[in-house]
Amino acid sequence: MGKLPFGPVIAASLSGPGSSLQFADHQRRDQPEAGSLDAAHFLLVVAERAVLHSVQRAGHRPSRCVVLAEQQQLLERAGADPVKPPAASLPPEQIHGLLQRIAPDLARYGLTGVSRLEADFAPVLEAMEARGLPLDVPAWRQVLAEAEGRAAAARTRLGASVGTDLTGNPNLEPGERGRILAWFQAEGYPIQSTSKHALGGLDHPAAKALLDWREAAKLTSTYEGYLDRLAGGRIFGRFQGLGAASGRMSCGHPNLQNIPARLRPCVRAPEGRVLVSADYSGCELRIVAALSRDEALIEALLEADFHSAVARRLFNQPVSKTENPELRHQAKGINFGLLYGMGAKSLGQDLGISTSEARALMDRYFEGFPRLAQWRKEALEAPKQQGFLRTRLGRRLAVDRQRDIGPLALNFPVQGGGADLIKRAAVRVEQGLAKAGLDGQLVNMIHDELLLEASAPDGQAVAELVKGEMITAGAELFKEVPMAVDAAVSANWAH
DNA sequence: TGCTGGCCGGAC
DNA sequence: AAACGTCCGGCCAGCA
Repeated sequence: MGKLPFGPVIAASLSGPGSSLQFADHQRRDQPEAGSLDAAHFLLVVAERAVLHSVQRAGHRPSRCVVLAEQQQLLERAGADPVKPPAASLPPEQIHGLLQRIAPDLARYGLTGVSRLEADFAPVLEAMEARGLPLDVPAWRQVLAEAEGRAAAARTRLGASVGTDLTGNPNLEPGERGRILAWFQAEGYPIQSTSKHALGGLDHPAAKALLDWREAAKLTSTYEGYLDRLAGGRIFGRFQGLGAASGRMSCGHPNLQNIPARLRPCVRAPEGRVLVSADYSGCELRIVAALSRDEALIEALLEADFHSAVARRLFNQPVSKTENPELRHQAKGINFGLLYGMGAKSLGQDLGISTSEARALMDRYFEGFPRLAQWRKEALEAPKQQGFLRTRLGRRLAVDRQRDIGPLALNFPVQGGGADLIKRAAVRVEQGLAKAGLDGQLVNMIHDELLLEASAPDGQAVAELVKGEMITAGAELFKEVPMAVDAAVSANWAH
């Protein structure tokens, strides 16, 4: 496993003496640069230097500001000489020292908890990034080769359906969205887009061929390139600890967080080692339940099949995966929509029912979970007064009071809370493994899942430790609802 | 040629 | 009253 050229960096670039800034929160890129930032009285906490610069260009001089620059960002910013690290690295203790110096400000803004978390998490993430993900290259190639075959076959079928030119190519190339849309409309199909949803509703061989082609071509076009980035059989992504406005991480070059299910089994531990995958089951729903303290919701979450339990409460009928499954399906639709601040219109489209039916369903749902309904009301009101959103830990996101932020106000505390949770869990796992002396290391994180590589003999113990720490992290942050974790030990990344 | 925005789809 | 969240990346189309 390679070593990165330098460690976690605290970039403290501020004008004036005594300006030391470090760490944490996130400013949305699409936020207005001025207006929401009241310079003198605002502790500016940014993820990227670029944001800070734009703020300064706008004439703001925050008295305190904090930037957590990750090493890859710094490499990119170094521009002409990307090898030379632009700043000295700081060990974790010094991060905490810096945090202590600005502790009064952090406390004043209620940022003590997140700042600690992000500071603890930064070195964990960096170590993970440096390890990379072990790939079974022949298996990966094999999946792509099969996809290539499917793409070619689908293209042939498309040609058979829409006709071919002199060279045998389809008259309608699968990438031409505009022409595809026009072609189907001319055929009398009233579609508005060429999305999977629209095309999937069509009973036409050309539509089927197009969808098959797209699915297969996506695999080959996107994931062939991963093999060019291999080093020692491992693939290295660049993680941004605060990549998303919600506080979630992001990953790119390449993205290791959206590897499709059919390629995940090709992520494989080297000989003599195993992969340990552990994911929270339904963690965002549990967070909603914890935040709202809705007894009925909590009760349903304690049952074996949550969606069925909700459906039984909604419809007063026996429901399981086999009995009245359509009711379970409806309950599941609302349960997820809930997390995104979905409206009746979208829910109806999702479930294939009318908007008014969907509205009635939602009304009934909130009657069954009254404290949940109350929490939503409060969640929608708070940012209008305060101008920002918060997670329970204190992570905050500035919002524009003028704009309608409905769905965001409902989603941020949940998605952001999930980010707090997994980061806390990762820190606990790292500490727990060190203390137990087990051979296990984080190699990937995907929002509610931890992926570790371990020695084969330690695999089972690592899995149990990880599961325990994830549950404990849940108890720390969301004590109202126990978290559930599924953990598995396997040679490859499988679910 | 390179950039950008829109569309589309993978993950959660 | 109404409100579908967060990313990354590939391809196409339009523009300079």
